[in-house]
Amino acid sequence: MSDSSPQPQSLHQRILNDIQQLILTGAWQPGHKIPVEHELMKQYNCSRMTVSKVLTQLAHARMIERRRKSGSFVSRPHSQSAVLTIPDIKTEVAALGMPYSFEVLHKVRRRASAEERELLGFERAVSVLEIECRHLAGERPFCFEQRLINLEAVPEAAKETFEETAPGAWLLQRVPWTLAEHRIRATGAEARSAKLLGIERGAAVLTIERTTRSAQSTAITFVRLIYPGDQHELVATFSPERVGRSAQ
Amino acid sequence: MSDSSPQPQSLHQRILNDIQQLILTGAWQPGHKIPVEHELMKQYNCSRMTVSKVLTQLAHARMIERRRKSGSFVSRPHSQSAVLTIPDIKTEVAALGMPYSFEVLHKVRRRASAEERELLGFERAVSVLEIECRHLAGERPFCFEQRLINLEAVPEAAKETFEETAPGAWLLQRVPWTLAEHRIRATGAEARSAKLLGIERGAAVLTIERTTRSAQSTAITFVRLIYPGDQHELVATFSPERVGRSAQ
DNA sequence: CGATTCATTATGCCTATACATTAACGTTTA
DNA sequence: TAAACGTTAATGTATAGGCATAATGAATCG
Repeated sequence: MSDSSPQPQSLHQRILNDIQQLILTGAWQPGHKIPVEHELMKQYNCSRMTVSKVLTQLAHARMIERRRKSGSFVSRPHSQSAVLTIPDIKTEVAALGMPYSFEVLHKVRRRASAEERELLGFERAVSVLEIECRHLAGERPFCFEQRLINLEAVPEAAKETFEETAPGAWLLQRVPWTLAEHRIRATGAEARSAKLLGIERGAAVLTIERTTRSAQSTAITFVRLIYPGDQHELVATFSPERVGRSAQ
Repeated sequence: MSDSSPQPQSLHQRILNDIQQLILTGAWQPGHKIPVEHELMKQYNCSRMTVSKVLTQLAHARMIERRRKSGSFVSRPHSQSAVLTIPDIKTEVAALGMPYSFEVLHKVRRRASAEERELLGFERAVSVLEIECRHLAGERPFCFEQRLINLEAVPEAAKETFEETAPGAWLLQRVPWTLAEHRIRATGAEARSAKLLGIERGAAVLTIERTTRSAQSTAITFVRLIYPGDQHELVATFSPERVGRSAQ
């Protein structure tokens, strides 16, 4: 699992890895001054552009800070951060080695209520599609999904039955590049979700709420995913975001 | 709040933003072929290095894929992903505008049990420091922290009282650059945490477990943070990670 | 007719150079 | 002594070109 790339790839990568290593291992503590470009140039016997590119990348990744005339310095880590991937539910179930299925419980087209407009970040009236789904891993309820789709943004959704493809996956195909905001909470299950998930009322559930916007910041969809608490686990990895991604 | 940078900054940024926009808005769908470097060169009346740099950055951010001879293509989004920042608890409380405090409830040095060695990813016997803390926002319990520190990795921890600085912050100062793995769950509070958080047994709590490793992948610490479920909310942002960060 | 070779094309990576911008520092001047 | 000024070391941005590599298609040869 540990970086077992045989050829040390490009000069770029080598310099970048070297410096990154020094920082990650703590050999260069926060505040440490990184050799100036001309020194690195001599050290690696390369041109300035090359080292500059490397340092720029590191700066983008916020591992170093660059100050004109003074030089570059190892920056102080901002706080604990992680890259959290919330996969498609189908993928998630598949990863457990269980057969996946889902059912649409409810589907209505209507005007958004005041509260819903708030969630979607709208002032005006909008027409939305409300969908409720249940996702199953084998026979077992895996997740309860409550979704609102902004029909102004995705009018085709009105005609879709969502029998083949679940709303989430369908939307991802249709509007591939989106910005999203997530809120993750633990709550006690209220009556409806408890029943649908086959758990007791008040049992702990993990709730993930996501508002998805297109780049122009029009809200596309709002979704609330409710997972039985003790069954499900969100896994996130990494603190310092990887800069050079060599082997996938 | 929306990007109100007056001068369109560098040529770099402009090209990058242009292309990014086209992808994010969906004008260029996944699979779309991006103009070859020579075309972009002509289009922006600049040198090849400049466009190459831009495309390289986009490739790093995984928004495009580059194939020799074939050209560059808009890549398919992998799945929903987000950048989740789990801040320092002190910062978190401060953000709520509440006075922060914490207390050390328990602190023992001992050998790690088999189960704990598992958590830390150790085969051999190791000596650990076990600490339990309670974090408060005002008078209200905010978070219950259970922590193990690997004393082989951070021997100084044995002498530390953790009265000034909470263990999390203390460690971050000491071993600044780390990799971490997070697991997030919703569970019912068991007796001890319920009592300490002033909630009922079985009430929903948000549990975040984190194993922190240094770059050489030696485990530094394992921590379990338990938050009262309905009070606390984890917020995560962004799907496509931002490439160009202009205004800090 | 099929296999090999070869040129073309487009990316990947690097060098060398240039000028712009900034900020720290030292020197001069009021 | 302090403000004003110039110098210079560092980064920031860009140009122009080079060789390497991989895929594709066309030309050539057995």
